[in-house]
Amino acid sequence: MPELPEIETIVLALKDLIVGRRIQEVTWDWPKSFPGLEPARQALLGQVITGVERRAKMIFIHLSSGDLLHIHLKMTGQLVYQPATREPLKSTRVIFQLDDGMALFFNDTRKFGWINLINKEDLNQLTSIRRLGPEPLKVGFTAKILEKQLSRRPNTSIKAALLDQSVVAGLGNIYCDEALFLAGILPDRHVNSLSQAEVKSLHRSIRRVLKDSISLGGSTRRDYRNAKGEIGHYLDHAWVYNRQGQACRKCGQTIQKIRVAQRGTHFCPHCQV
DNA sequence: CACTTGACCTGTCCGC
DNA sequence: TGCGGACAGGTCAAGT
Repeated sequence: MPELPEIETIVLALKDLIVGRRIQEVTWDWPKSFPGLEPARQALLGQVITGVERRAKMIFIHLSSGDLLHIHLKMTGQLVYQPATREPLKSTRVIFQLDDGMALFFNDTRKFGWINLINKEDLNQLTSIRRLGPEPLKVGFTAKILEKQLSRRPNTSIKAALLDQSVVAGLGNIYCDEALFLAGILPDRHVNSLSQAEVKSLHRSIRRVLKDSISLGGSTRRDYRNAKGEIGHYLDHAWVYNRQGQACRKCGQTIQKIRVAQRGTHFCPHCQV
């Protein structure tokens, strides 16, 4: 599901909803969703949640012990704060009971997502985190930085490069297509064919689509829900994603769908060159 | 090293 | 209705 705007939406809400709450119980039905939960359970019970953060597409829930829950929702994961009495879904993998009568439900139909309990000190050692590229919405993320990051993948398609989390952190299939449309760049162009002006335009477009999506609560194609279980509305306004066969919102030409970097890829053959 | 291809899973949709 | 195949917000390990 979730790319940067969806994770950001979840995290912003969870900060209000669960910080200060104490974890009273943890139950689960699919061990791979929380490897090592059996031993971790004792370390979790009684812990107070002290903060919630996002990095790339990952969620960190800080605990009073100094440990933290490291969460990746992958394609279909949800993290929903609901009354503890709510019936679990068929896809519910882990439930954290909190001290306010509510619970955090980790739902994940496809079981790709995961939760790990890790010590704060060990976090930055993880290669999956150390290799992450810059956060595109931070002030330090300039067109120059994007150009430098892209130069590490000169000979691949711009789409494959943008999907690479070590180039830019947080973009996924939806927002790559959207940003490339706004920048007027065809997704299968090779990185080393881009002009400096195109990279600059791409930089602006990436920031714009991410901000626009956050303001609309992210994208729900099927599974995505925010922390209150609600859908996001960006796809009602999307430029190209999932709009194959429909008219381009800028020029009226028919949006096309092809495969680039093994992913469904949407573009306008007139607006993008 | 740079890049591409399977694997991890379940559910839905489309064509026959 | 049923069945096979393609496809779906992601990321690794293993290939070439």
